[in-house]
Amino acid sequence: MDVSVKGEYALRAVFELSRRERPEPVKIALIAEAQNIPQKFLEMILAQLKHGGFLGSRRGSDGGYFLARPADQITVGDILRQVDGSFQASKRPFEDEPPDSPFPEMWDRLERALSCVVDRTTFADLVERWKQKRARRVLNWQI
Amino acid sequence: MDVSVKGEYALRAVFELSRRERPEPVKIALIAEAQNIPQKFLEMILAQLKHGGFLGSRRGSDGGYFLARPADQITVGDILRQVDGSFQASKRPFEDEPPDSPFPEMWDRLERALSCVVDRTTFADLVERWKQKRARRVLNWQI
DNA sequence: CCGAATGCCTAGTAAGATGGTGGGGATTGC
DNA sequence: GCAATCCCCACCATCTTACTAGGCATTCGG
Repeated sequence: MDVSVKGEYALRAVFELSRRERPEPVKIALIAEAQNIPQKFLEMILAQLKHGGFLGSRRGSDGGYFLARPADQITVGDILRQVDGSFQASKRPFEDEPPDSPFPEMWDRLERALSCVVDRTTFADLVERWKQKRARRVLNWQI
Repeated sequence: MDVSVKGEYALRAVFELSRRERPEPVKIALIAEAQNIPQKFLEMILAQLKHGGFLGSRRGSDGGYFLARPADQITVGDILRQVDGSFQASKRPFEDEPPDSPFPEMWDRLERALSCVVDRTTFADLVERWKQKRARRVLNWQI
């Protein structure tokens, strides 16, 4: 019941792309360094995110990756589902269960609770929070 | 991001014990059959739950397992944490992250959302729901 | 058109988790 | 004592995770 390292890498990578307002392609190597992710592993992850339609890319020198749509239209849930597979609490329906089992209902509630967080948090939100935190820190630092 | 089969087995086993109002020990074999769980695997799981303090047992013929405390004082979260390990969304703190990262806050919210479901659902609740469902089904069947 | 820089693709892989199984010993009730 | 049951330890096959390697394909600057 936890997000894989791969999932975290994917989130950090998309965050890194969202953070840069310029829509110029960012090289894998840069993202890997900025977010401290093994480069070859990141390559795989970005390819997956591209296939999912969340990122675009350009090859050749001066190539790189960029968001395929605005950061406020990509959610954390989108990314996690793409790289970690489903976000379901339990396979549904669980075949060998009796008809009155109280569990399916609970899995539903669990899933809705998860969804309330991950499907409502966009990368624009994350960037916003990040800017606020940074602003506060700089302020404290100046005092 | 899903509950393991072992976790589901554990929940079903504790539910089976909660469902029987009589506090007599229930044999592994019975639980295994009632909930369709491989018996030897269930043995391991029950031992784990006993070590966690959720179940008690008696050996010898007429032995078996029973709840170590009332069903309304055991939550789904207790059981899942015992057999599946932690319920954290992300290892915390994630060392190599910058200080303004917006993610830790999100993991917190995720965890609270999960907790709202699993730590507030007791096995007494599950039994209650099960009884209601069964009652409704019998009613419909009679019409 | 050349070559360097980049993304793209296919494999492979070591370590650990998952989902079990088997055999035998320790207790208990009769 | 004997049968039934829990208890414990070891083993195992398969899958997943977190990477790594190597080379091909594309793009751009000159």
